[in-house]
Amino acid sequence: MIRVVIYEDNPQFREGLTMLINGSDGFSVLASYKNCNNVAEEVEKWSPDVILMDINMPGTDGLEGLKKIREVNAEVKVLMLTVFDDNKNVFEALRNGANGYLLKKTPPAKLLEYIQDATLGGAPMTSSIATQVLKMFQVIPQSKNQDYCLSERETEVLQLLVDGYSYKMIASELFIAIDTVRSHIKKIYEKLHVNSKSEAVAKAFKDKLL
Amino acid sequence: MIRVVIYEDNPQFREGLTMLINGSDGFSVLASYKNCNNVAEEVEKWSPDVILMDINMPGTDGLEGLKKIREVNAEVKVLMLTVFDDNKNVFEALRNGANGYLLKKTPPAKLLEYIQDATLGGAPMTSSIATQVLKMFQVIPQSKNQDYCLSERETEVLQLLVDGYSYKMIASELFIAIDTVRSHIKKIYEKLHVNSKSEAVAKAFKDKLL
DNA sequence: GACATTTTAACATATTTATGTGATTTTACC
DNA sequence: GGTAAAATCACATAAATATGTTAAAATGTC
Repeated sequence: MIRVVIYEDNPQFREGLTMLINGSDGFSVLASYKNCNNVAEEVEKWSPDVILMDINMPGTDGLEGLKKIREVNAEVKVLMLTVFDDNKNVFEALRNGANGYLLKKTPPAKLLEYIQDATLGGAPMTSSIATQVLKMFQVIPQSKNQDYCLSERETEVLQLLVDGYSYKMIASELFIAIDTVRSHIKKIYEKLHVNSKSEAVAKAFKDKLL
Repeated sequence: MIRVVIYEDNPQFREGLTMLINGSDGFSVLASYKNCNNVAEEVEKWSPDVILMDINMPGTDGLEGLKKIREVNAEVKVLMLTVFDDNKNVFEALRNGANGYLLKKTPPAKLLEYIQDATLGGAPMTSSIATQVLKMFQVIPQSKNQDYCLSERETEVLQLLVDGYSYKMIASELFIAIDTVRSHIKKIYEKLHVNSKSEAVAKAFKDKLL
């Protein structure tokens, strides 16, 4: 028996969900609430298998609710419900430990399937949500790993610069003379087209050189 | 009619897939290949709606194949097929523009559904794949936006430091005396607990202060 | 062995940065 | 009107950095 708690402000949708789930073999709704104001205690009280969580609710919204749940319970599966596949919220929810992300227009049969998926360790999401997720992947790490052809030693020195070392400290760290450090750094500046330590550090971060 | 091309080295699975798809209303297999060695030409020749792409193949593997496809065609939907939900490959494939990621053990009915999903702009993935994806999200960007309470002016100065400005340049940029710049920077260092320009710049990046 | 690249190092010097101490003015808030 | 925080500026000095020139080993490649 999969035990479910629902958070959803719209009374009709809340009732509809409850009837759907209670009317299905192997599913049971323990409770349903119209906001997340007391979500921590409620989750502790019922310790459900799955929580269906609307994103847009008055008072404490779904994202806040999710965070509160994760503070007290890392196990319960939380499926976010939303009307639109809104990029920003999807990202925030997934980062905060949501187990899945569904559109409200998901057909009832699918919805039950998704809930079961979640209890089995899956991360159900509608394919339009998945599209959002994929787009984020393609945007984030465009590692235009421009190659400046830093030598091994130069990379090492740059790393130490980034870590806040002075020339003197680098020299003693690498067991070389400070003038050698200067040499390396001069070369690094040439290769990176910069002319100060902080610019080199900034470039190292921007271009993900390390 | 959804027109499909298949890349899969295992003859049995390739035949099985072909029969399944050809035997279903609204689907048709244009061609199937056992490797990606000539994927670019083949895709141009057939211009299918969907490509089913095995990950593990001798010769050019699925990831390489995907890259080659995306060099010549951004439109065709590519669904990756894999035996295991192997973290690393999932990430690489999604970054390189795969439209979905399916396990080979996906039931036939689901598979057809997923193919259709893809043509409609969705990004189908099995829930166990989605789990992998979600885990990646939770690891990557834990922006512990620590607040150092930098004033507006201080933030401005820090931004210029990050952009590689010297004290003199900052002074002239902000129309203030260089000694004032020093004052601000001293305060910034206190607040960030650093004592050099490059450390401040590094911290600005690490803590995403700007 | 000849060649290129990398790593090492020294010397000199101008500029920039870090740090200290102190002070005045502006701004916002109770 | 008093107070606190922020922003402004000055003077001084030690330390660190940037830049130039030059060159000897070490390393790897053809």
